[in-house]
Amino acid sequence: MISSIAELISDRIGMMPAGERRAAQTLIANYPLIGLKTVAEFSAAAGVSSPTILRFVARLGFQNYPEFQSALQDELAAQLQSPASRTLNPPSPNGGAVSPMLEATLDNMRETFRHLSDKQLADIVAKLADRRGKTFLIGGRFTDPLARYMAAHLAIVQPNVFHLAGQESVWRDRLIDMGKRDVLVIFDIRRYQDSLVRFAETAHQRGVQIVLFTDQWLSPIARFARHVIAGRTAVPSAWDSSAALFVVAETLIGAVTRQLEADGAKRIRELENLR
Amino acid sequence: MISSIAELISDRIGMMPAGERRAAQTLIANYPLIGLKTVAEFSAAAGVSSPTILRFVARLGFQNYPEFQSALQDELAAQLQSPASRTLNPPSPNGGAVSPMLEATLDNMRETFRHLSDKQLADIVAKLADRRGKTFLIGGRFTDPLARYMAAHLAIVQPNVFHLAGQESVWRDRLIDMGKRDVLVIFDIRRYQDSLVRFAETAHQRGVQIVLFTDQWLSPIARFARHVIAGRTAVPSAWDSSAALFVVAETLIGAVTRQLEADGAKRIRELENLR
DNA sequence: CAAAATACGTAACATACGATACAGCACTCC
DNA sequence: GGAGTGCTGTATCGTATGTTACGTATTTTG
Repeated sequence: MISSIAELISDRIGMMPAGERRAAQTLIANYPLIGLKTVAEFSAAAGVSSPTILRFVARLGFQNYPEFQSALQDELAAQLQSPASRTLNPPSPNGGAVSPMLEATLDNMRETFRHLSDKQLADIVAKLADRRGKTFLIGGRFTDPLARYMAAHLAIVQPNVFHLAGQESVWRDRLIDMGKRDVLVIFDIRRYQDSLVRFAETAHQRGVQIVLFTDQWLSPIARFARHVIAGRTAVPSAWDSSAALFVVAETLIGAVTRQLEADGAKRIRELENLR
Repeated sequence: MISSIAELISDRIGMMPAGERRAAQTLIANYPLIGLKTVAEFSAAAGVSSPTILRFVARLGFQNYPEFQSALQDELAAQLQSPASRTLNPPSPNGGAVSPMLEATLDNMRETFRHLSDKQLADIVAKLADRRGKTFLIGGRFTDPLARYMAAHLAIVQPNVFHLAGQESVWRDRLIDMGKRDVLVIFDIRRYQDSLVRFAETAHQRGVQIVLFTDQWLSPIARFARHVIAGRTAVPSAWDSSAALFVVAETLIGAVTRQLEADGAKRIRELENLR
């Protein structure tokens, strides 16, 4: 049963030629507003010609463009009249396999943040934004990309941010640069990696403050960590989900950036000039 | 402060003559859809003549009717993009600074998945799980970690998965290994990177099927992409959020794994033995 | 109550919009 | 490798749409 035009499109997008598919994609991406504009604007946004747009709507089964627009408007009207249906019960075109995964992920995030106090986050932000020391980031097998992601952003708003990559022996040697004023951000979810635990322990002994991103069962590194962020990771999949930790990381990135706004802005401007 | 057109109307409806007032009332009653239709339809619905409608929009301060319609559309676009503002205050326990960020992120995910059909995901999964070809992954400055994350997982359940890292010249040379049966997964959100666009174009010319993760404004790479995933990225922060794309990536990882379960399980067992 | 001013609709106009015909091009299949 | 098919963009056309001018009706004011 096809009720919305969006469904209709995704149903037939497979059988469309390249140009019309691009039209379909831009419409889905800016649904449905692009479709309410003129053919010329639509075609420009999609990067195709006007006739391609018209052929596209014809393929969807509409006699002409105005008829297509009317259908979009009717759909919008229905949506606007029952705002509840959009938030609760997403009339998800996806009754299928993705929905439980998404729902679980959203729950994980809410739960993760529920156990996270503002104070805790503020403390971590203050520490990360304190530029008297260096910041090191490292992750495990699957979580190292999160460390990279965070490092890529932090390195822009402040100096002395280092992502520890490559072979174990390489980053182990970097311990020599770490001291009391420095921060080490570690991502470690199960199955926890011995190498990371040993690394954390040594860093801890050197007085480095450790911020740990882990799952709800807590990596053994939590023993040595000054701050522990425990994210929910359970989803209906063969793998654990790092999405909640990812969002926490983004939140911290945003907060640190805001904290350093004054100096950060200047720094960002300098960086722009360097290009 | 008057922000919406509806407010503007109720502000000035008092000083309007009878006919224009009827126009105003019908617009408010069917807000804003009547305003998106033609002058003739609007006038018929209000029971007045076309010129009255035009005088009405002129009194609101618009130069002409299309300008008025554009304003309505912009307003609608803003509403549709942040459904949060329409749900009444979620009872967030954390009243603090993190909450808006989290709420925006959750909305982004819901919106992103709302525009994603099962069929589209299934097509991508089928392509990624098709082991007759190779899978390459690459990302932009901030999104490359997502490519890494996805590669790390996919590489476990199937052979011939490669993350393209390092200098541009290095991965550009890998093009020689790519052909019609291969898939290239690209992450590119604004500001879009020229090097990636060029890379995608060349790959496309070689017949490589491209799966693009981008933001709602669509990277120029969408031109060449077989599948486009447009994630919402807007959050109250100095940075864009890649969290929605991250969740889509995890969803795909899970689905591909399930698809390959039979062979994958055997493969995972072998990997375990190798340690 | 009369005269002026304002509001409204009818009808003619110009523009911009959607529609169509056609030619060039790429790809496929024999 | 060549004929054929199908897709796409350019250019042109007809028309629906917004706009304006003007005459009539209605209200307002002295």
